[in-house]
Amino acid sequence: MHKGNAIKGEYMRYHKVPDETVKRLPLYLRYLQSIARDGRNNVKSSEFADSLGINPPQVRKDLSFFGGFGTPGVGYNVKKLLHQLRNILKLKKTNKTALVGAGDLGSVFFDYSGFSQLGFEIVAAFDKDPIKIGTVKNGVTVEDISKLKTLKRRGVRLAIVAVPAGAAQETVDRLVEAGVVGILNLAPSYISVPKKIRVISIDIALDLARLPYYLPLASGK
Amino acid sequence: MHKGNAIKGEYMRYHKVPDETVKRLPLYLRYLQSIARDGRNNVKSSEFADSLGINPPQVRKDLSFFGGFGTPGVGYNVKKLLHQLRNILKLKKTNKTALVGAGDLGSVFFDYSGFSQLGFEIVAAFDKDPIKIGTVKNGVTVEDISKLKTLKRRGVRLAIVAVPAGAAQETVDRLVEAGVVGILNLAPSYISVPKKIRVISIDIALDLARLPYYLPLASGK
DNA sequence: GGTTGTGAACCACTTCACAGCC
DNA sequence: GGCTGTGAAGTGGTTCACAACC
Repeated sequence: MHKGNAIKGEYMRYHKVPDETVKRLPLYLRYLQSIARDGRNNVKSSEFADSLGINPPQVRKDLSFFGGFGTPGVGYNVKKLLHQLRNILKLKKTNKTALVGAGDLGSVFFDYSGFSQLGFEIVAAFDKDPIKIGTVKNGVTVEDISKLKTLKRRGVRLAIVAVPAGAAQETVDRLVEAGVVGILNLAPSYISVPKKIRVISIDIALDLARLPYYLPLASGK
Repeated sequence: MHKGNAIKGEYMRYHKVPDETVKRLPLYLRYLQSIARDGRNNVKSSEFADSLGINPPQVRKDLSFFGGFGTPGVGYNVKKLLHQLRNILKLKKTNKTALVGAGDLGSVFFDYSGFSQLGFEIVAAFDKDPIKIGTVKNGVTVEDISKLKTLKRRGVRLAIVAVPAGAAQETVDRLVEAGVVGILNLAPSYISVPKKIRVISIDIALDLARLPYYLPLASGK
């Protein structure tokens, strides 16, 4: 029991799954979707590896955390693995997602094929700017931020935060209060949340900022 | 010699600096900028830690890779550390950056304060859509993608790629040919480049996709 | 007393090598 | 023969504990 073996849905989870493995699963899923569209039925770890820049044993180990999905000497069945990955990642049914902040950056996500392909749908949007409130984008009406509290009733448990840095912590606090349990934060600020809540932050400027470090010194000039 | 000790600019680099440390340096820099605006002169590792969600020894170890910037019993001098970090990260002079893909996502970056605060400036933009070519955003004229090759002459060595997934590899190949050595890739695709070139990829849908994995199963209903 | 800087211990993840299976 | 699954070895990064210093 304390070893962590357990049946979860249709797959087994042995011990603890490394976070890094979880990061790669969506990558595998997307690759499978693309080769499924090409009509492929079977795939081996070395193909994942070549296409995604990962080592073959890494792919096999990642998948084996959830049970043996492959066939020795053959590879993995594309349809079956797709099904399993969507199951593991809880992407089987559409994940209703709220968007907070309908500015330049936030608006990108109203109609973002990367999201819909993986089963996410923006079903609500909020902003505090009166000019934006009431406008409709891709079928979603921008609401006043005070309406956040309706999210629980509407069954929305995920949110994307695209507000200015100064408003991020407050926004997240309100989302948590509204029953949101998973947050994708695009604001450049550290967010503190209760243990039960999961925050994934993307900080574009921060990633850009470490690029020069690796570069050779500018030549001549 | 083989131990890697070397004088680099004004700071020393002992052995190899972990990639994870380099990722945190811009975080430290941004925090320093914010407390410098508040007029603070001194800061200790535990303050970084509290504000950024990092352990104090981690902060000290990160900084110590580049030499002793602090004073035992006192902390770090804000101005001096700011200077050192900007130096280490090669952010002393403005980094001229090209933007490829002037669609919804790319356009966000024409006037992105997160970039300018850290010393980046978008000085050129490219797209293949004839309708966008010739338009001016924030003082930058969108050029045809065939003009990429002028970047070397213009002294641009960094680029942000915000094109559709299918066009990403080709775009990057052309950028490399044009002398760009550091790339921030926002397209959801694996990019292969020569060893000398540095690519940092941000894949927003991929990050969103692992959020449901961590969530408790939906209650009731 | 307070805080830095750092070797050493610890931990997590990756890679390897090969047994097992088709 | 070919490819998966996995214990074991290797690697990289974090945390600890404390000596050194102000």
